[in-house]
Amino acid sequence: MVQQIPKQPVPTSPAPPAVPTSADVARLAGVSRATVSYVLNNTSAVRISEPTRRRVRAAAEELGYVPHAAARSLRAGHSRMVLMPAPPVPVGPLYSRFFSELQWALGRLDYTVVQYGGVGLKGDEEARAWAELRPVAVLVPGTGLGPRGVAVLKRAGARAVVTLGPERVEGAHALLMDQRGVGRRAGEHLLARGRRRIGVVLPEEAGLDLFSRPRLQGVRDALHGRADAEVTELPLAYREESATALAARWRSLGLDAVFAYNDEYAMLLMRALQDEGVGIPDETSVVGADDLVLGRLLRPRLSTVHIELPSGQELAELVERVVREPGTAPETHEVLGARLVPRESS
Amino acid sequence: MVQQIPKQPVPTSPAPPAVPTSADVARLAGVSRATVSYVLNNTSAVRISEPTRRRVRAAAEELGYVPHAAARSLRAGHSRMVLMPAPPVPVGPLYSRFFSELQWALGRLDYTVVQYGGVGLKGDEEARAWAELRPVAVLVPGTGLGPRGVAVLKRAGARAVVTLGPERVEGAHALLMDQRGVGRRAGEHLLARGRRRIGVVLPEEAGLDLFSRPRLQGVRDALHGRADAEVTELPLAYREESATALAARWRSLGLDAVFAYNDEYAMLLMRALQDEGVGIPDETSVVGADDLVLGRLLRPRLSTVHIELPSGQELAELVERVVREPGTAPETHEVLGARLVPRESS
DNA sequence: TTGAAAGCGATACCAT
DNA sequence: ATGGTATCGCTTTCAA
Repeated sequence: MVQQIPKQPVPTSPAPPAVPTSADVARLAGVSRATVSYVLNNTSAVRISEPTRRRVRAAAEELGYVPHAAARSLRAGHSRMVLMPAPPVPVGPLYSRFFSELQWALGRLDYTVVQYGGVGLKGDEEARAWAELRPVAVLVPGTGLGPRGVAVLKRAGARAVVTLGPERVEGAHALLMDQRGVGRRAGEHLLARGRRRIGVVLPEEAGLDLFSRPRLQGVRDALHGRADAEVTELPLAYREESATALAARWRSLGLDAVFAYNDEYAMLLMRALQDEGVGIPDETSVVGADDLVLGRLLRPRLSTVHIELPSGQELAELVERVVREPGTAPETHEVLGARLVPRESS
Repeated sequence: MVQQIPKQPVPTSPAPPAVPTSADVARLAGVSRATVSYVLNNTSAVRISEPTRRRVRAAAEELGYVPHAAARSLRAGHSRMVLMPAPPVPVGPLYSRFFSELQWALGRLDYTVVQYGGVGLKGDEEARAWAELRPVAVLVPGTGLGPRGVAVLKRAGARAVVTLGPERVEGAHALLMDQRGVGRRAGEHLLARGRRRIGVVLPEEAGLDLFSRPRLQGVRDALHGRADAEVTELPLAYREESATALAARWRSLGLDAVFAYNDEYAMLLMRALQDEGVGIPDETSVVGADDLVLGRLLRPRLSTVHIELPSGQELAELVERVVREPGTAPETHEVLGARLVPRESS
């Protein structure tokens, strides 16, 4: 889609001042296009006289010449572009930091990261759109890429396809981020604390299901086989009123603990519960996730599940390795570390 | 940089299975490349028989053919790519939401947003790297793009260059986001509350100066001419210990108010102050910024400066307009609305 | 040391 | 209704 041609060519208003090409530079410098290329790329296999170099550089400077990346990669037959589709929903600070780090690390390896904002095409369509760009590697967060998509990308020359999500995809390398582990830690912890009737907050905001569902499942897993334990789903919007409403009917729910998806929802709910007079942790234990700095500020301090994402460095190295040796069998790495940080709210 | 050629060509390990081209499709379907192009693009100016269409589509399907965006745009002479350099530091939720919205809105207009992760090249170098991609529009957050950079981009065919930052840049359209306004609102408010010795929190985290400095200046502006008022700069890292340390020497600072850069720093500091026994707002008023949901949860509730970013929709429309009519004189829009939301902490 | 020319992949004009 | 072919901008043999 990127380089897509508009149905109606943009109305050429006054006079589109032509973009200078290497031919223009050659003309102005009085040399051939080949020479321009040699000089501007410092081609070592060819020796060009200093005066000529000067003339070429001067001409390029004067015209404001900038090479045309598409033409260049077309000729070269490959690029150093690492494509990373933008996640569909604005994600949290954890992911942002990871992404910045990754960008930096790949930059060091002379790759360029392009975050591509495809408006939700469906499944294979999306992969095709990415494939049009002929990236050398594709890093796909979340679900939505199937084996078919992977095949499309590989046929289009992608040497590395890496998914970052809950499950492996045939043919692709996987950085497995099992969100269930997050819920499981919370569930185990609450169980150990003697809690049996556990609420699990599910954000009503669209797009978060991708994370919240597995976390819920993790709690269920932790409680598996305990006939005396029970999980209750609690939809909650990220607004004060929503939390207040939930808190108002809290006692009727008969819960003795709640795992709140993440620290933000946990803080929201915990405050509402306190305003309602619900004792924490005596009456109800509260556990969040993500270990945000702000969670430490509540009283009682918020217990949380600390999440360890892979370092951007690691992922960058994986990409580099796979690009250099595309034969590599798809690797699967468990990269989401989840660890409970007990504080005072549970 | 994107399509840049590696110095050492990647070792062609076993046998890079060639990527299918439209010529391959043509061969398999027993037609010419022209016909393939007509069919696959549904060219209306040309009538192709249904049987032929089928054969072509089938061949394309079988080969897993995906068009090559670079070749296409090379031929076309333009693209629908809107380039947006990634901001150097992970920015907050406000910006993330704005960006998602923008992406969506531009997608609706059939543009594709590419967030480009250039590792900090300096000034004009950066603009050159962007120009290599020949984007139809460039949206530049922050500072770092000068008039020279704008010229480079325009010479490279960018029909719209829009800066999102504190000041205009010669030749570019500007969405002026004057962070000083944020500080000014806070300063005025605290002044009106009778406060005179005002602390301003400056995050120690790198890269935030871009926002924090102007906000500080805004507070200064608000106090301008008031000989009895005074501003004190308070460096603070986003860690509990840092806040605790600052709180420990709070009384020695002799301040009666603090504007804390944003709500997160405000919450951090406020909690530390409360733990230190500092009365809020009696002894010290606290004002944050960004109007985060969580700020409402503190007791006392956090006063804040609500920030109104432009809608992605608006910016998308500006881009569209300017692309269609590149002659347009650079427009400047004040887009950062700042409004004080008094709650209980001030 | 430099230049002429082929070719990367796709499109659109001009013939047929 | 199709096919041949020039062309976009750049790199890179091969010749001179």
